[in-house]
Order: sequence, then C-alpha cells, then structure tokens
Amino acid sequence: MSGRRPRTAAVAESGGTIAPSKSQRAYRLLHDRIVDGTYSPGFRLVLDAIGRELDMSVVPVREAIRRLEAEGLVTFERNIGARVAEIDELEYHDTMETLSYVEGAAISLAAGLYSASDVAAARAINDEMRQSLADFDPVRFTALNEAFHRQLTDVCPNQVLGDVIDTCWKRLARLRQSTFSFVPNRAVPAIDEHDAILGLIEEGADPRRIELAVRAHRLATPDAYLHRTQPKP
Amino acid sequence: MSGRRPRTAAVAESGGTIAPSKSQRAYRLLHDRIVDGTYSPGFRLVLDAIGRELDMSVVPVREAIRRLEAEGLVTFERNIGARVAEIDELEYHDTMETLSYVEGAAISLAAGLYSASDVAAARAINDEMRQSLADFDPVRFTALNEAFHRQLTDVCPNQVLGDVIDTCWKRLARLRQSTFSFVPNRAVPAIDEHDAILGLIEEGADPRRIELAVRAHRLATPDAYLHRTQPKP
DNA sequence: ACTGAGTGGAAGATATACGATTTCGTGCAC
DNA sequence: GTGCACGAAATCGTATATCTTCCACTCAGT
Repeated sequence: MSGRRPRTAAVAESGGTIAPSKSQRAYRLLHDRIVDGTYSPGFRLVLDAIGRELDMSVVPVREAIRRLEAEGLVTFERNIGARVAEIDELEYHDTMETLSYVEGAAISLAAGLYSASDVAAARAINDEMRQSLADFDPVRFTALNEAFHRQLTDVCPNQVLGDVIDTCWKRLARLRQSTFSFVPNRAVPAIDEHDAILGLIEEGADPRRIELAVRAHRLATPDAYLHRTQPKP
Repeated sequence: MSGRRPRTAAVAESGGTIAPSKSQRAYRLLHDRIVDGTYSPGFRLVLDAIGRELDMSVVPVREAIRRLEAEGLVTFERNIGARVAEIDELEYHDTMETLSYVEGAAISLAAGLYSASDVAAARAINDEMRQSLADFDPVRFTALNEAFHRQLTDVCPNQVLGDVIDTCWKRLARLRQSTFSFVPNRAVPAIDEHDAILGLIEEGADPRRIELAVRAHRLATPDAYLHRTQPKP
C-alpha cells in the first residue's frame, strides 16, 4: 500500500537482501503495531520491555523511537518516556485539512500524467469499495479508500509532496482502529465523489478544478464527523 | 524567526530553564551548523568526532542524527555513516513547489484572521526588504523574506500545515548560504508581490484568490533558478 | 483526616567496551 | 604497470554498566 516510486526523504530501508539493523527492526515493529492499533494512543512504550521482547538492548530501541517521534507517531518526555501519540479532534481535523490541500495539489499536478490503466486501476478500487460497502465491511472499505487515494497521488512526480502525504496518512493511521475513522454517512457520497474525480481526470479537466474537487472531497469527511459530534456554534 | 505559536508535532525542546539533554544539545548544534552552512551538503558527520567535540559519548549524537535524518537534513547509510544531505535541483524544485501549495493553503486559511497589526508588521518587514535591496545586502534580504512569509503563515491555526511549512523551510535552509539562494532578478518583483498579497488580505479578497497569488509568487522563484554545482569536501 | 518531607524502586540518559563492517593502503604475483 | 589479496585503521552497531531523574508510597506532624 506504499507508494509506487521511491521516496527520497523517507529514511532508506536499506537493501532488501541483507539483514536489517536492529534499530530498523525495532522501528518497523513499533511502527506497525502503532498503525495496526496493537498499541493504541496513550500506550506507554517502555524501552527495556521492548528491547527484551525483540531480544536486543535498549540502544536500538531508543533510536527507533526517536524516528517515530520525529514522524509524530509517538510523543516523548525527557526522563519520563515515550507513549503512542494521542490524536485529538483538533489534530484530526488539522491533518485532514492539510491532506485535503496537499492531495489536491498532488493530483492536480499529476492531472496530465494519468494513463488509461491508472484510471482503470483507481476505478477498480472504487468498485471494490462499493462492494465492501454492500458487504458491510468497514475495515476493508477504509483500506480501499487509502488505496484509491494513493493510486492517484502516487502519479504525482513531486516527491516532497508525496512525503508530506505519507506523513499525514501515518498520523491518521493511528485512529484507523478507533470509532471515528469510519463515518458511515460519508461512505456513499465518497464513492460517488471518487467517480466524479476520475471523470474529471479522464476528460482532461482544468487541473485547478480537479484540485478543488479533491479538496472538497476530503474536507467533507471531518466536517461530517464534527457535525455528528457537535453542531457548530 | 520561528513560529509565534507552539507546534505540536515538532519535537518538544523541553522547558527553558532546565539544562537540555545531551542529545538535544547535539541536535541543536548539528542542526544549526547545517542550516548556517558550516557543514555544507555532503559533509561527513563522524559520530566519534562530534561526540568528542561536544564532550559526550556517541550515544546522544546518534540520536540527534536520527532525528536530523527523519527531517531529511542528513542522509545515513548503514555501516557507512551520516552526511549532510545533498540538495539537488529536483529536490529544490519539489520543495519550492510544495511550499507554494502549502503556503497558499495556510495564508488563505488565515485570510479572515489577520489583525491590522499583523498586516502592519508584514508590511514593515517588506519595507525593510526594499531597504536591504537598496543597501545591496542579499543575506539580509533572504532573512527578511523568510520573516515575511512566516509572519503570514504563522497566523494560520492549522498546526499540521504549519509543521509542513517548517519542514520545507528547513530543507531550503541548507542552501541558504550558497549562491543560488538569492535570485537577483526576482528581488524587485517579489517585494511588489508581497505588497499585492497584503493588499488582497486587507481588502478581504476571496481566500482562493489569495491562495493563488501566494502560490504564483513562490512558484516564480524556482523558475528563475539556475543550477550550479556544489563543492564537495 | 490532611499535608508534606522522606524514601525506594522503576525507567530513562549516558558512558564505556567490544565486535562487526567498510575502506583504503601496501605489497606481491603476473 | 596492473590487479588482486591481505591487513590495518577507521568507523559504525550493539551490549552492558552506571548514574540520574521521576514517581508513588509511606509516615510523621499538624
């Protein structure tokens, strides 16, 4: 589900064949557990315990946590320790808002670069989303949703922008397990908007129009969530 | 020159009074030296040497470098070591392009929030820029330019967006010292465009119009940029 | 009971030590 | 003269050890 092209700024995962370093292993494990919800927000990450579990000393674990810290997945307090970053409503909103802008930018920049197969692949994913909705499978729906968006943003040649998008997704990943990641009344409109976006791409619409469509599409979700929670004053 | 408000995702610098940890000190030193050009791109960062210079062991230095790595300021190869990240023409362009989008987003989101004093402060900075140009002081000009942009983007309440902007600035900081950071034929138009942006803000123009103005303003610079080879140590 | 100083344990921060990997120079064979 | 092999130096990677800091708990004293 990662990008199709290499990312410069993302820290290199080192060559495939050779054994990864212990700090890389620690990073990968912690990252995955945070993303898949094994460690939920607020979970205390005790260096020693993690080191013992992974059969390594605390040093590589510390480095892994430093990296996760820089990515915003964990918070760290001096002499206190690390814990999985909480994500509050405000940060959720800010991240979604940011994503709406950068995805809009990425997809509009890629507007002229989509091949027929790119669009077909995206459309296939969207069809699967429709199916998953019929099957009442919200987990699958959410995963497909990310796949759809990545399918489109990955075509954008601007790698820095791609990294920003990655980071935003990582932040959102933390709450994928939690209740408010799936906003039921957004599911059907989202699928329709996906189709509309693909339509705009296919007909070679003005990139700016595509940008605004993508932006509005994503921005609609946090708005729907906020409205569900509390009517705006 | 940093933001006026605290940044969530940016790693906490810990309270002001107490002594910073060694890894924080190491981070700060390396970061500053990379930004101010003491360590130019490609410079080899040897853990042991840095540790000895800072009178600490390599462990805190390693953690500092991990953080710099995650921020994209240094590259790291297993069993080889760290060096200050090179910035090539493509990355420069991508960063500027990204910045043009996210700054446009931030300023348009802040459009309705600027106080008269905010605008006055920005205008004062722009006037100083005009003066520094008359004095033929490109270093000062570049610093003021960043100050101007921060003055406007810092009003945006979206902290995630603010963090993205910070990261982009940090990347650009690496080449601030080098000759190509200042594009002479962009100086006068830039000042005029700044004024135009302030005018749009003051007259309460449509945020989308402001967004496009900011975007166009920044995008104009990379277009005027000429590639030059960087000396390697 | 309430407050606050004292105290012990848990966990983080850092130093040191040693093993592993890469790099680079040197010398020998061809 | 060229190229390969070997080895030493440099540097990274990790484990272990030690010191510090924080936190929770206890136990006077009021």
